[in-house]
Amino acid sequence: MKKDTLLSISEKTGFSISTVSRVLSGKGPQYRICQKTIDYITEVAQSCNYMPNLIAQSLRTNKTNTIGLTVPNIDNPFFSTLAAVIINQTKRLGYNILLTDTMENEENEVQAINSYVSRSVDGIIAVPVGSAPDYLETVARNIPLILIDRYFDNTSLPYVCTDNYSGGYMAAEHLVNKGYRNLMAIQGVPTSMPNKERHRGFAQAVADYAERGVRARVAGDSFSVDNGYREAVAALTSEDKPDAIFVFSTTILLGVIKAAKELQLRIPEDVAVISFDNNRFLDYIDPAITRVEQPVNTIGKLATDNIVRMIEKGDDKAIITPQILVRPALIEGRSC
Amino acid sequence: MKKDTLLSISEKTGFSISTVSRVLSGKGPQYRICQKTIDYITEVAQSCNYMPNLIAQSLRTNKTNTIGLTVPNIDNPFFSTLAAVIINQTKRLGYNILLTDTMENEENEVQAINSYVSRSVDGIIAVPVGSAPDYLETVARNIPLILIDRYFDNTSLPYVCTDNYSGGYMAAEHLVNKGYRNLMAIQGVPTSMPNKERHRGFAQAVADYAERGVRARVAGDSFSVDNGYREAVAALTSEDKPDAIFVFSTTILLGVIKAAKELQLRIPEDVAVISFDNNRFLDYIDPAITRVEQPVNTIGKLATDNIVRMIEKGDDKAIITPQILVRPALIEGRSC
DNA sequence: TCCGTTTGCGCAATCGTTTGCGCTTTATAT
DNA sequence: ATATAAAGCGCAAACGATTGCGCAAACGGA
Repeated sequence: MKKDTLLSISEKTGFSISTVSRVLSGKGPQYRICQKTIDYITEVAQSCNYMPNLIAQSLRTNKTNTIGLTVPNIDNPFFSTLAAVIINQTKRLGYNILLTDTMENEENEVQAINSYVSRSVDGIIAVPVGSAPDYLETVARNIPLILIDRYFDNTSLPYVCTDNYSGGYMAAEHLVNKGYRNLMAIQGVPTSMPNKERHRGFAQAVADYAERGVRARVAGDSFSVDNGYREAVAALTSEDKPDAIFVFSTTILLGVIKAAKELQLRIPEDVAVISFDNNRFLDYIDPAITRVEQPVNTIGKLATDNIVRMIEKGDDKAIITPQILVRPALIEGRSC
Repeated sequence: MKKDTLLSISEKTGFSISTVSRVLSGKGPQYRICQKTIDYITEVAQSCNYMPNLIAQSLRTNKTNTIGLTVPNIDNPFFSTLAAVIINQTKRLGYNILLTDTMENEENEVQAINSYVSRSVDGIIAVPVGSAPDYLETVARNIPLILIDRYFDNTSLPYVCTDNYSGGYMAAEHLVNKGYRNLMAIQGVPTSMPNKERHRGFAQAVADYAERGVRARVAGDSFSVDNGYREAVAALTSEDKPDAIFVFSTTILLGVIKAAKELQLRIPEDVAVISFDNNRFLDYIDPAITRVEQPVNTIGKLATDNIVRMIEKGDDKAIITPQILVRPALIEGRSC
């Protein structure tokens, strides 16, 4: 039971490979192949369940209908949701996804993208894990590439990211409006772009409201439960206990919650908490957590739509390099 | 800046395409190509950053180093974790993953797998969403295929799944041991294999402990928050209020929690709860939820190891069709 | 000197498609 | 009737890599 090919069908029907190819790829009319022939070939092909060999097709046309996607950690709900959106959206547009988990490791990223290049993917969507855009820039010269979630500010690489600055600002502002004055932020990896922006937004808000007596401190160094726990314990047992904490991720949040429980502090009575990233579970923690939600759906949709546009534009001089920031939204729980 | 090919390198070095190919694929010594030539060609190739065109390679060798993976809903933490394990494990073994989200839709599944076949993937790992194995069986005749999470009991398709029967049994037994007698199970889709097995295990345990006065009811029909909520409200406000509830998924659990909160019932004092599937957040819900954890890592690892073994065995007569059930584990919280 | 081996490498077919070009045959115009 | 155009299809060259087979040169032994 060998697989059928254009050749086998051409033998079965008596027409040449070319004709069969044209008919089966829908170009029959375009090449003025008569309807009878078209119908006949189509029927034979269907009856033997012909499926074109996409590998051969790709080799010839240099189009794979495949998009490479790299994420730093697919096990993180934020990225798995993002991946889900992208996978579904690209499928709708006729593309398959090659997915790699780079595990926040730049070497893995380079490997993955090299493999994508070798496989002639039509485009690449990446959450970059490195700090320098050089490598990605050379790749982007040959293949449509779009960054998501993180970007480099010294390049023209296209990206779609959350406006983390606004997110940080909104969080601080919300706390201020709720009456808190002695704020604290527990951050993740300080060098990462989203972290820097959240920090910047937070600091700006604090500065803007300084006249109302708002002050703040910032601590922490990783997006982990443990980091949240350690910093929370330290701050909450210090002389100058903060009355509200802004955590930069859900993992950090969990650490803070653990700390508060251990210290017998109640949220929000003893200390308010506002988090970053959305998650269904946050509504079921007691109290439901107020958080700044990243617009995952929008990011995924914009990224895929744009990459596909870039792919299908071809070599047009008018290169599109969208650089998009999407504003996050505040979801109120009862933790402030 | 065109991409280098064997041809371009053969021109640069003056050697034939064949020689270049053999050298660059490491078969130089095997073909008795002299060391000087090998070194020279290698150096030239490196200097111009040659990367083989995997498409052409695949067409010729009929090997893509790609594995197709389908999951019903990548946004579900269980599946995203599973996918993460598989992605990382296959990468380690030299394979890339083509990922599709079938959205619990059989038509999508067929489409995805057809696309995998067209793309000549080396193997397929699938969480089947349909009820009949026929289609998958025909595919499996040509391509190594392994099922995960769900299986069909009337076929010889290889699979790696949680022993859901044991999981159901363990849950009921745990409740009994904690002293509960009037049990309730809220199930998901009754026709799905994991659901059936959990149900069967649960019922068996109840029967086994009937002499101790254990009795139980089963309700529900979908793996959704809403289903959990509805059934919990109905049962908890009924004459015969259950004293312990076994939910078949985390989503159902959330519905139950919502119901309990609304009815002002305390967990576990007023009603105990035990859930299925693990999730970091379950430790941060109040109280931490006792649950039966599916061995995601083991499943992912076994599935990839086996699919790779099947792939690399080739056409050996000794066809391997492992059918593996992995026992889940109980994680105790404070909800019982 | 002649022949058999070994060494070192190239020829050309092949994988399954796509597509520019051109070859027939039939229809239309003059 | 002849020229021209259109309709209907096939030839063969790509795409880039792999590989069975075989050729030539060098070497050794008799």
